[in-house]
Amino acid sequence: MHAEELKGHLDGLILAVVAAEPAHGYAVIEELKRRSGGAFALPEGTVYPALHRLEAAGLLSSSWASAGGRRRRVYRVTAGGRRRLGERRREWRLFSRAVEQVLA
Amino acid sequence: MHAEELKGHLDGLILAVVAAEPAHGYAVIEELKRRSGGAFALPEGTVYPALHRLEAAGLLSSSWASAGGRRRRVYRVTAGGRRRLGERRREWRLFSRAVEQVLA
DNA sequence: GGTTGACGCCTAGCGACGCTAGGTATAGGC
DNA sequence: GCCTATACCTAGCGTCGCTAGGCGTCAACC
Repeated sequence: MHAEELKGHLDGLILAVVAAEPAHGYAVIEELKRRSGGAFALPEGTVYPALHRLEAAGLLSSSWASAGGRRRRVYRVTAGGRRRLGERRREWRLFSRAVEQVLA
Repeated sequence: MHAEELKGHLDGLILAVVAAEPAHGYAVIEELKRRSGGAFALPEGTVYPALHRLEAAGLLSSSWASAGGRRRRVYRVTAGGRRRLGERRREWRLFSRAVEQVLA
């Protein structure tokens, strides 16, 4: 999996994971790995800044929680985030169809 | 179509077009537009540097031709380019499947 | 008691690359 | 004469995933 392939698609992937269920950063990483069958084993340096970007853009909101003495920042999708996720899914379908038509 | 989405995928797309038939830069742009049903309407500033990158990497070779007083640089895929195209197609399948599993 | 590993967070700086915006030049139509 | 399509080029910008480092908690093992 080349790193460049992911560019521009990560936001949608994260929104999809958090939309399914509110999650903290580490859990997002694990869930991306799980859902993708191991294809997306993303380093923290990729996911944390992405989460911050999404929150700064108003697509996610976060709050601190505590679990077993460990602090976690739990993210939820906002209404705007849900809208954006819909757009992203549509865009993905258009993009992937276009790629397949060219690659075929 | 967000620009970032294309990153990391363009090389494969160009290799696919040129592998089907040797082509000059402008024709590659037109063919990408045609095959993708208009989804990939890429500016020259995107495609020309990509062609140069691919040639520098030994995946394409080029030669000058003339048609109606206009000079054209015609590109062909090398053996390495054809191998790389095969890898790219495989990678695309893995990547798109993974994205769909997460996005679902 | 020390070490290792999983958990859990953060960020400065790098590298890659698509795009903008500008340039050059020829051919044909109005 | 001017515009459009064809045909090429590139300096510089912005974005973003990643590297590489940092901080801290907890459980398990020796």
